[in-house]
Amino acid sequence: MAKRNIKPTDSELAILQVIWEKGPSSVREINDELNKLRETGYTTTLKILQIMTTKGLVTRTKDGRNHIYAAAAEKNATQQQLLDKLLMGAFGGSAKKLVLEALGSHKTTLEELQEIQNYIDELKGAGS
Amino acid sequence: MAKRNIKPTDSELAILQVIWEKGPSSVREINDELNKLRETGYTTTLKILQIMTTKGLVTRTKDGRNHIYAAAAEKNATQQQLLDKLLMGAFGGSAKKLVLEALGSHKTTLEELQEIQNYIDELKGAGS
DNA sequence: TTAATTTTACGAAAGTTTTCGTAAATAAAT
DNA sequence: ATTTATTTACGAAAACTTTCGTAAAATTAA
Repeated sequence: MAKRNIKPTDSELAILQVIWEKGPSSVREINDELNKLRETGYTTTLKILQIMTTKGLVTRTKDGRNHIYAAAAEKNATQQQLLDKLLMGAFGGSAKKLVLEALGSHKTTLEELQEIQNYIDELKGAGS
Repeated sequence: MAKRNIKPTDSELAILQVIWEKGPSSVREINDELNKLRETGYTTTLKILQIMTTKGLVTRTKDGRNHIYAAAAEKNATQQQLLDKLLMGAFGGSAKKLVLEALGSHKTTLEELQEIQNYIDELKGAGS
């Protein structure tokens, strides 16, 4: 397994989110999507994608004259890494504290709360 | 309520963690603590604390020739802000997904899992 | 083919963060 | 009092991130 170090910057993460959502995409598609949230120059997006390519955060293939960019790492792996960083960096490593804070201040539906409890039930069963 | 924007950098966050753990501290104390994890120059730590002071992340008082630095914002408020950022930046705003990932890959004890469930019970009661 | 359009490549400026060297101020030690 | 050690102040370099202008390459339209 490649123990690559995934550490996207904020801009890189915004791009990754688009790719996670839309699947492999061209610069144009990604940039259009980013512009729904915040004005971003086309070459700015392109440049960041080029940097991400050299960092190994994305891969690209040619489609005509376009480059199609795909995420190099699993979405989950990236989320996990960022979560770990926050966990260690701000919550002293306690997942419980993080979870309580996350649930405490964000509107989570009853259904979702139930799903979380179900999942914890599984964990409790497996862990014993 | 002060709607201040708290956005510590990684280095600043490392310092905040020391202060949260040890309480208000001198540069020497903070720097010694940081050096347990990673070599950090004394003036580097000092400089960052000075910047944090101008940003309003910490306050300082004099104690002899020393400055004693304290966190300006509640630990919880800072954690919350960082959590929000991660939630929106990498989890598409879904607290459930974040919580499931957090619990799934981090060793959380049965007691803690139970506490989380109890807390969710409270939330379910209050929310209905 | 020629012109217009779109895309990629790339350098560099602007902004931010991190690191460190040096000097001045303060206190302690001799 | 003089020296030594510690602390603060501050500027600037180094590293990293973000933005953008311009040119070259590739494709499409006329």
